[in-house]
Amino acid sequence: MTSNNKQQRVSSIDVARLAGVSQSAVSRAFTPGASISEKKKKVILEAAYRLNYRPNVIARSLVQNSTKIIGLVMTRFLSPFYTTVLGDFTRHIQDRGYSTLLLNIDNDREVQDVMSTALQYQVDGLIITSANLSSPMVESSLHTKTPIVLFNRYSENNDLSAVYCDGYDGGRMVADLLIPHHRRFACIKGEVKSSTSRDRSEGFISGLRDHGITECIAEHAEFSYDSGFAAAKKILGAGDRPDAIFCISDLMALGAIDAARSVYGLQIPKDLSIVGFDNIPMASWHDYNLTTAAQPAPKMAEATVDLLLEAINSPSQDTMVLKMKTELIIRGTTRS
Amino acid sequence: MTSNNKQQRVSSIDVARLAGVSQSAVSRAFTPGASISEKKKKVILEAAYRLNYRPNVIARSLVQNSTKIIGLVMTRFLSPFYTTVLGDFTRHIQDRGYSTLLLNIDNDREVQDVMSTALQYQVDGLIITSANLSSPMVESSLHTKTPIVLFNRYSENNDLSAVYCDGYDGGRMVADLLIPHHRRFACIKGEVKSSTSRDRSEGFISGLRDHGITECIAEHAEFSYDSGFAAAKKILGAGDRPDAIFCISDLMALGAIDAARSVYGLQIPKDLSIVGFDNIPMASWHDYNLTTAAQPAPKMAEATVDLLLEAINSPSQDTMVLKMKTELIIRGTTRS
DNA sequence: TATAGTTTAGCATACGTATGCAAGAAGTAT
DNA sequence: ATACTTCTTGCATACGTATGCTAAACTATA
Repeated sequence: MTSNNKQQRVSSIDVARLAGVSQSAVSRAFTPGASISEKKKKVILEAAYRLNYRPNVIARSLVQNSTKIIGLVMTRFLSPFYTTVLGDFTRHIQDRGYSTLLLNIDNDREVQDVMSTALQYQVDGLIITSANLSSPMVESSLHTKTPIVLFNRYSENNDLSAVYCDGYDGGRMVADLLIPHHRRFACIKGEVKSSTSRDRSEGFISGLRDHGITECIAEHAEFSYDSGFAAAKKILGAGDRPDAIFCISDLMALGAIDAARSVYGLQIPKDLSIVGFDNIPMASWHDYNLTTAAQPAPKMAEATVDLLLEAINSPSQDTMVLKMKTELIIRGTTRS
Repeated sequence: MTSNNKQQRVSSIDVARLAGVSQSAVSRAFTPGASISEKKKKVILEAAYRLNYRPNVIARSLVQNSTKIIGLVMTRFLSPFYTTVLGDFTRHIQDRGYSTLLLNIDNDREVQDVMSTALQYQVDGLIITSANLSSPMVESSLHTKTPIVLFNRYSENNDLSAVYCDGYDGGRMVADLLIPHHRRFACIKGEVKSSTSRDRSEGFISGLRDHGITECIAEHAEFSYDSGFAAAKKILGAGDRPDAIFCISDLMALGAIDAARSVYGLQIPKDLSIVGFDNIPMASWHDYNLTTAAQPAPKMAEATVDLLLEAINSPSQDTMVLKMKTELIIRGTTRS
């Protein structure tokens, strides 16, 4: 009554009729390794071709109790880091014979809601990217029978599988890099409730402290160019300018560079060093040439998919947490 | 035998048993507007809650002959234009009660193959982005019962619904903008078989010709920063430099700007004007401030989804082609 | 040629849901 | 109270496939 789009679909029964065989034979003809003679198989495939028949994966899913669909919960479609990774995810998922159900949680959509959608579609597994796991409601909703792997996030008590990058250590590496040639430091952080942001900035500050530096100008910003621009403008406009700024993400760092250059006419890295985090493509653009703590994004993406498939194919397995190392890429925005 | 991940799923029958009603009653309790008393509905929903029951959308799809899934065929996960649009697509699809099956055709994957996958999953409709429709094999594979809308592409004979932007007209507008203050022109095009690229460059060249300008330096490049950089370097390195370059895409244009500035020390727009196409976020970054022909991406994305849903809900409808206007955004890389 | 062993085919059923139909319950007007 | 209408409810079936089981067909061996 609601939808009148009843297309005349062709089923295995139609093929069976045309080929003069049973429906099961058709099913077996499309099941690799199933028990069927080559001769009959050929006849069936020909009939199928004539009718333009394609097996109905939905019906198959029902009886096999497996949809071969991976749910992918995503945010930040404006962030080059995440969209690059999104490409990797889908590629690997397809390479392994699965398909991707993409769920967007930008614009204040609730993680639980899209997760519920995914579960209703009986996805075989879930990858959750950049969810804000602070709320206990979310945490609890993640404890499903369906395997889940978090990407770029981890659960506080390590009771969920996760693949992420050691932001704390990355922050420390940045501190170690900057300390020898600078005297006054600043840090542009992200939202407070983002663990990613916290780890990175806390690592940086702890690295400074290890060398007796207790003062660090701090500013909060969103994960965007504009926000980084504004934050840097504010920091540099106040008295006693820093000569090194660590930005929690590359996008912010690029904004910071432009603010320093165009608003205050500073030369980088002569007057000011800037370091980012992520290593997005734009970081290596000629006029930026940003020094940054690189996340091994391609490796992380592949590992996430592999971890998930392992969990799918051998349940009752322990949760696995993969913490990857950051690699410092020293380009032209830091003096040495 | 292959998969042993048989989870103990809870079905409507389990809920029915617990609530002491029939399975149909459970189904109706979850169907808005279905014939069921408030009292019984409440009992059922409570039982469902206790069992953590969620309707199985896959099973529903089977009987309703509609999955509420839109297949989204995508490329260029490294292009800000496409990933931004991807975010819009998924958002609108979800807003309208559908879900997104994302299919990646980067890395030489064939459109027909992923389309076949999508059709096996019985998607209610398909959005195809940036497919190379030149080959007749692809063209023919697009003529399915399942509604299809092309995005940023169109079929030569207009027999497929499509939403795209008038690149030809956009190219002409760029020519009109540049002609008054420049004397020698160049154009960095994309792949020859890309209709998007062809339309834009042909529009540009036709615009020049209308003013009696028949010469235009041409160079081919990929839709990337690096490729734009290299092409500009080549153009500017040859004798008789142009004083205006039109790049078929913003990403190329940004590369071209950096090449002009850093390799040849040119000042923009004093020595050289550069115009892009798309209006990606980076085009408005401070140090680029790129003049560009903007595609109305958000509108295009929404229109694509709406068009597709119309086609889904009232089949046997004629194909619809939406050709949108480009808007010239004049920033700082062109003199006036 | 007879027999045991191996493939192959078909029947019947299951997966989890929606829905037409008819019967029953409840309500309304006479 | 009766006849009539409107709501609810459960039964049975359908959606398209996979698969255990049994029977039939074939193959190889003696």
